[in-house]
Amino acid sequence: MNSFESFINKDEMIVVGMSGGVDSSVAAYRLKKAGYNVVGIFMKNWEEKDENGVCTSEQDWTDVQAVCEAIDIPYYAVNFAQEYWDKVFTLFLNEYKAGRTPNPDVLCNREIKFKAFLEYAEQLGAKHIATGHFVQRRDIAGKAHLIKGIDPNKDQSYFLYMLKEAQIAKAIFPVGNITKQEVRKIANEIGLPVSTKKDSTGVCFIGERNFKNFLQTYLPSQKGNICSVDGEIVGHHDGLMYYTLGQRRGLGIGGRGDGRSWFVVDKNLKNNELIVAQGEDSDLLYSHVSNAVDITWINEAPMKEGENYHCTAKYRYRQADQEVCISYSNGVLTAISKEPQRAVTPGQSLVLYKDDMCLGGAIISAVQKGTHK
RNA sequence: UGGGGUGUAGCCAAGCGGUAAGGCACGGGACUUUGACUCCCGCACUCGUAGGUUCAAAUCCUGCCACCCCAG
Repeated sequence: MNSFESFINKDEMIVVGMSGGVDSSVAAYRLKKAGYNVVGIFMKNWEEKDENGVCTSEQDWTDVQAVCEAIDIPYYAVNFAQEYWDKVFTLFLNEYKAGRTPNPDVLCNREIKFKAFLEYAEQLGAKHIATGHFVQRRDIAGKAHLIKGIDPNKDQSYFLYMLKEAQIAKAIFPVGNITKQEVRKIANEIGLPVSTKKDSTGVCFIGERNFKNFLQTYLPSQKGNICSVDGEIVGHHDGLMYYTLGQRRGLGIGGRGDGRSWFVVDKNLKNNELIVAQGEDSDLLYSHVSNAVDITWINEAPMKEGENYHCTAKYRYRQADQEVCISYSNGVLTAISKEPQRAVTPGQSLVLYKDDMCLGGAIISAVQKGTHK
């Protein structure tokens, strides 16, 4: 494994994308400590305030300034709100309108952090950017590869699978080879003001929201029926796009049938019906075979069109690696998993791995329900 | 109008004289750079209503009300 120091020259300027959190702060500190010419840049990509009228990016910017003062590096702020809206959020909304469940953060990384931001850094004269992602880079025969973070509990390669080799080659990940615990420890030892700051969650740059309320401000609703698999009307929904497959809460169905919980297993856009099944073990919640499109290989594909390839995959962030057999033809990837997968959802990302290396991934487009292969 | 049955939280539902199980839903929290899932906590000073018996009643008795079923 290369340490991040092997990628760069000491006199080279490195621009660090700083969020105001501990990870990117420690990333900047580690580069600075190693003797590099480090510049911190804070991105503001979302203008809207949250439902409480709070703009969390204000506090984050304040934190970035405090951290940069503490580790003694220059800092700036840039605004990619327009790019974020055009390249990420618009697609995000369109996916929801089409009945799918998109993952905006994988797009954000491809379009904003490792494109708009990268280009901006290059204009400043930097040859590399650095982020606080828990991932590693390994160069093999002159090609950069995306490797999982050392900390198995914090690995974020899932969110970066859409990057191409050229983008990864210009990136440095200073905290990918240490654990979250070590990051906190370092932050604490050097007295960073954000050493105990809670990790941020929610859509990147937008933050934690009541997701249904958030979507309702951007997507018109069309109320309809919630139907059981047998076609019985068991409730009412506020708009198909406000629900996702596998979802349990928010359905308001209680006291029916055998008393167990109900889960979303499908959406019928034509009839504007949300299809639900009772019981967490419903066959319709599971599948072995799924298709995915918009295939991305970080480097070259591991097999030719039509051939089978055995590797592992994650159907969602933080899921343990799942054994799969994949193949692709005419731009459509087919993945057959050894174990049944729960609530595989169109619009979400299927990310592929060979051991610790992220190969790439694709957007789930169709799922063959049921536990029989 | 006779005869029978049932009325316990938003829903389903235990309890059958000793001081209100459980599930679902819902709310809050934890987890989490997507959406979800999961986990934890909370959730009827009160049992249709008005009286009565009793040391003690959701549980027994009586009236009333509501709904359901069978007669007509």
